[in-house]
Amino acid sequence: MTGVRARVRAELTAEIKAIARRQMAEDGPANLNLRAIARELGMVSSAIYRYFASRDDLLTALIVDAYNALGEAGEAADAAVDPHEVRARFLAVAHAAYRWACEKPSQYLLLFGTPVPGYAAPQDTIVPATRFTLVLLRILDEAARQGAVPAVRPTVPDGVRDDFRAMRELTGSGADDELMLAGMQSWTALFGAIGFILNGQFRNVIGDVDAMFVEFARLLAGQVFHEVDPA
Amino acid sequence: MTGVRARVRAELTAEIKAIARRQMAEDGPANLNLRAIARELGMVSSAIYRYFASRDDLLTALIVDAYNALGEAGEAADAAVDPHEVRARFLAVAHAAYRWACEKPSQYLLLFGTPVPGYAAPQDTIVPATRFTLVLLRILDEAARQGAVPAVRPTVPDGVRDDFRAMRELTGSGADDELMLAGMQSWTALFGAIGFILNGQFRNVIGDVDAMFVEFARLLAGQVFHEVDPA
DNA sequence: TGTACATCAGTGAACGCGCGTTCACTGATGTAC
DNA sequence: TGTACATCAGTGAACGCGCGTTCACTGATGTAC
Repeated sequence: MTGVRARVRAELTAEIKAIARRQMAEDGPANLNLRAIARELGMVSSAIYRYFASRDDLLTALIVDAYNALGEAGEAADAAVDPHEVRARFLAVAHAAYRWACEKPSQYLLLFGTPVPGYAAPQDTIVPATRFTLVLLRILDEAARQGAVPAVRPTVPDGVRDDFRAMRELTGSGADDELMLAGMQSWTALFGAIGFILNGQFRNVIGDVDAMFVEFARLLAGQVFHEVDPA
Repeated sequence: MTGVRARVRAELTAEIKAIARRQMAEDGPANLNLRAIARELGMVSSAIYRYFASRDDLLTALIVDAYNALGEAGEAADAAVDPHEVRARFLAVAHAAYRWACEKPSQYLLLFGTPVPGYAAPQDTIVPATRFTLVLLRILDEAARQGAVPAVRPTVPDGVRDDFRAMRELTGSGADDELMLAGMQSWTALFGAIGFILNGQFRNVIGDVDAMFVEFARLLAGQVFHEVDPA
């Protein structure tokens, strides 16, 4: 039975992360607190170091988990829609992000909020970080195949053209520069809106922020995929 | 000379805020630190309490100042453009916000980043907070007068219609619901983009973020003020 | 113009609190022969 | 199958640090007569 200790270890590791998530939900991501976690586990604070080498290590694990959860939510939402319906796919993915963010605001802010002071994200976070974005890129790809044109045609600056070329090579995307820029803009607007809603920026201004987000997403979909001819 | 003590007091109050801003620029807005400020002033930490009743009071003063500075930057940029040229006005204001944010990232994040944990903004911040937004609303107003129509026509949810009506009454704006919603979306997208750029969300993805922002702003202007007939 | 009093800025010590991390240790669980 | 040894989880005490805030105080600056 080589697995007993290993299984207990895995369970405790998961429990530490779960408690950390719960505490972040109460005090904000910046207030991740090893001693408080240990207290809640009924352990002495130094015991945490058997599971994570440092506070930053735990933070990294939480960030990676969050990126993966968001990415998975996006992938699942995308997979549930007819692959040719690019607008529907965009909306499904946008709402999946919004729903996930509303359910787990602290985890969303851990990824897209003000960076935790003193924390520098290591390499391990890069791949999971792109997971959600890749879903959007695949939708852009299909849209390009259908000859989609943004409602307002952007002029893509030269420097950005190079960046887009690199992204295309990395991801195998076939979207042209204009669609890429419009898509990137929509991505930013989407996450900007989610962040503002979570941070209460619309408090005392807009009552039904959910309804507003729905309309924001529709606007964005219309702007990116203005002319589309599904096969 | 009743004013000597008062003037010294005003100067020291300003100096405290200046040091606080400088330290926030280094350690992030959440790490505002009364003792460090006192140390830098060569005072004992309790002396700060002659000028601000608490850490939260100092934070509030900084937030109010920042909102006013951003608002002023927006107003100045708007005033420098022909009032009938709504697109040019929008672009001028957008770039003013971007420039201000790049020059004072910590102050921008103080306003639009993740809220400082444990801090609740008091009433005093409400009026300054709307100052920049009012500039955008006045542009929308002029655009409405010129019969502007968004590139993608939004459907405005009922609940949001009520909120817009209240905003119109408060601000005397004459923009219709569709324009309001498109404007609000552009506002969110603008600030979302700025926040993401400041937080380094595009690091290793886009090299020339300045150029990208310029194009984002143009896209947004085109989306909100699609059909405009200047008088 | 001079004096008595009130106001106020700044001091220094203390309170109570909590954090991340290290280290030598004990005792239980696993492994190899 | 049993025993000797190695691995590992968790302990408890300590280090070094820093924070916001309170309070009784001193001494200088302003005010009123």
